[in-house]
Amino acid sequence: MPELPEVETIRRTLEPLLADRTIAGAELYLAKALRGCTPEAWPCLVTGRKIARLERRGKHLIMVLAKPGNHEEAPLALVFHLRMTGQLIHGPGGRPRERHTTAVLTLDDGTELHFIDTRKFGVMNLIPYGRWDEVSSMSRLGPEPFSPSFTLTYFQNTLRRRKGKIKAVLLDQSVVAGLGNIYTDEALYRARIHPERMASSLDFEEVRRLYQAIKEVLQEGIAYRGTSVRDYADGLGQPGSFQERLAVYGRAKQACPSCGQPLARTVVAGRGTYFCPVCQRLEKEG
DNA sequence: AATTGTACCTGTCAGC
DNA sequence: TGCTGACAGGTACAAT
Repeated sequence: MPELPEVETIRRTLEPLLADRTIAGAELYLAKALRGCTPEAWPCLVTGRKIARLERRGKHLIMVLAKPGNHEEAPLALVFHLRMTGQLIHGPGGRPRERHTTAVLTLDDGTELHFIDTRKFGVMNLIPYGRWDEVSSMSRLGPEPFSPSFTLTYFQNTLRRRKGKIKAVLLDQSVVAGLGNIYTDEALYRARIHPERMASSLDFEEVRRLYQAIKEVLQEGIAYRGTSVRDYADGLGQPGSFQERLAVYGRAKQACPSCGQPLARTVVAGRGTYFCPVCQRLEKEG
């Protein structure tokens, strides 16, 4: 489900509701979703802690947990990865739990944060703040797409020495953090690059277009509060609207917004892949 | 070392 | 209706 724009939207909607709140209670309903401590220890470790702020790294949402009254002690971080269908929804206390609820945090104002995940792939990891290497999906994370370290030169050098197809390379979180299946297809479309092109075969102009397209499509995704194709909702349970602006994802056989020819679907890197066979050619010119 | 396939889960939808 | 198979926003791990 959530790629960078969705996780960022969740972060922004939850931050004002959770920041400076103290965790009053914690219940775990799916033990396998918890990493970093035992299911028995988890409620004790998080209860009584204050949520200092929410951060994001790639597709990870990081809840920073300070211990009130003890500023010497290093904070903990509860790191969520929602994978395909995870949701984090804040609301009033005492509301009934949905069927696939992984965990519930109760706050000192009586409200609750529900971690709901139909497919049960989502995980949360309790670690000392800063020890990101202890979260397997964070240990080899590439640069944030909006950080100064994600430069055109870095991107160019990285693509040049990679073997696989460009789509597979963009989905690799060690290249750049936060792209998933939807925004990868949209960025490739905007840059007019076929998803099966070899990454190392892109010329400088193509790399430059792709670099720009990645930043633009992620920025727009955030501006439109994420893409709700099926399960995604923000921290208040509200859908995003970027699905209305998708050019290619999920639109096989529909008209290309640019040339009007039918869009195609294929499978690349094991993922459904949407593109325009006319605007995104595999061969050099035609 | 890096790339590909498969597993992890549940739900939905198209086709028969 | 109900069955079957394909597919779904992601990652980990085994096999190559």
